[in-house]
Amino acid sequence: MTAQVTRDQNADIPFAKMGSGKTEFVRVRLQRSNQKKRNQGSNIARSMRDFDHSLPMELLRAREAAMARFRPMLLDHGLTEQQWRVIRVVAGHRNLDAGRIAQQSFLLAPSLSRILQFLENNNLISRRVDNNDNRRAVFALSAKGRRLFEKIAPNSEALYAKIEQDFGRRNLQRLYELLSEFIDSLGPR
Amino acid sequence: MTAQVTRDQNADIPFAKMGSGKTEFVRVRLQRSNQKKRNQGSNIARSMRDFDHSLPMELLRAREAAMARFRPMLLDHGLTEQQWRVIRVVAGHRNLDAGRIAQQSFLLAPSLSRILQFLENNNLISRRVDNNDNRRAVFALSAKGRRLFEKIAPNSEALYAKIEQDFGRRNLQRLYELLSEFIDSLGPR
DNA sequence: TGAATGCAATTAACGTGTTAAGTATAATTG
DNA sequence: CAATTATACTTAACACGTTAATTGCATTCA
Repeated sequence: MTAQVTRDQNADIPFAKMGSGKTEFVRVRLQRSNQKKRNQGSNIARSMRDFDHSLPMELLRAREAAMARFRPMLLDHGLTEQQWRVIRVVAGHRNLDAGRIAQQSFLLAPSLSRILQFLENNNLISRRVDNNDNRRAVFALSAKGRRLFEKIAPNSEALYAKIEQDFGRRNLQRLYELLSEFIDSLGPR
Repeated sequence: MTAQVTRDQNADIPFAKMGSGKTEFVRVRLQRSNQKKRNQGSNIARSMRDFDHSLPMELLRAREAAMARFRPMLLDHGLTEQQWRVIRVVAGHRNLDAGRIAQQSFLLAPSLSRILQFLENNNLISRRVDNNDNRRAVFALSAKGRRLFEKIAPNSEALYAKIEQDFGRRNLQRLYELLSEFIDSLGPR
């Protein structure tokens, strides 16, 4: 099993790298204190920046802050974040076809297709053709896949508990609600 | 200029596709009403799902909901989201080196490297070597780049205003605050 | 001052994101 | 029931995400 590795550190120093030995690219974090300082440029540029350094960017940064805690652990088990999402979905249901897996893992079909092939090649899931519809394949965790899932799951829970602890249960709750409202407000279309 | 296109639609139907004519892959949206229903599987699976369908996932979905409004417009101008992030940053400052651009656009060095090459090849930015440090390159918008920026910026603002209108100014404010707190709580490490 | 170390950026390799096109099966309909 | 249309993927192509390795310049310090 040779899942690609993913990032596992954040820091304020861009492009940090050791001279000869190990490389460690780090995701750059913009210090809040610096955000007020960059105020040259056109008026248009200034007003835009206030947005672009805001919504999609902040959502990205928040997501990244969270994922940075999970990636190293997943990497230890040879999985990417997306592969893990798929395993979790397949672990939780029986006879899911690819369409439903895509929905629940929030992956697009082509990505999912590749991931299912990877998982199948590594004997983590099994694939069989649906009885009623030959277009569909349905998937299930293999014994190996289930063992992996059960090894990873507690670590995942622990990391989540830590996040809840660091950010606060109430804050987390409120964040969920707002995100949910946001998604609904902007809507399917 | 031939930026890759990006997604521009959401829908509840997975893998929607027309028989012969145009394809339209759509990002699947999980209906809230269905989220309660999938409750088979192991205990571990159940408790996990409550998370994984939560934090990083919801952040991803929220970001996607927002970006879905911007991508089509950017695509009309031949830019990806990331290319636009870089253009905005370069538009707003003078003599930025790649390191600072990476910070402000929240891109990793390798991605930025490719993007800067793309923008340079399309004459949207200029590159010159830093006077004091030959390792650094500093970038600026070309005339063409500035024209593009000034054409896109108002559209971007308009879309943002629409988001604010749909979600509510107060909600948006609160979401920013929470995201910011969240990022700080989880911290650089 | 020359060797070692550090830094800025690029390249490499591979997985994922994204749209378009292709393939096979199912459903519709004329 | 044959032809059309729709569905469920799969493949293709290209950009980005991610880590590691490489290159070239700058700095340190022996």
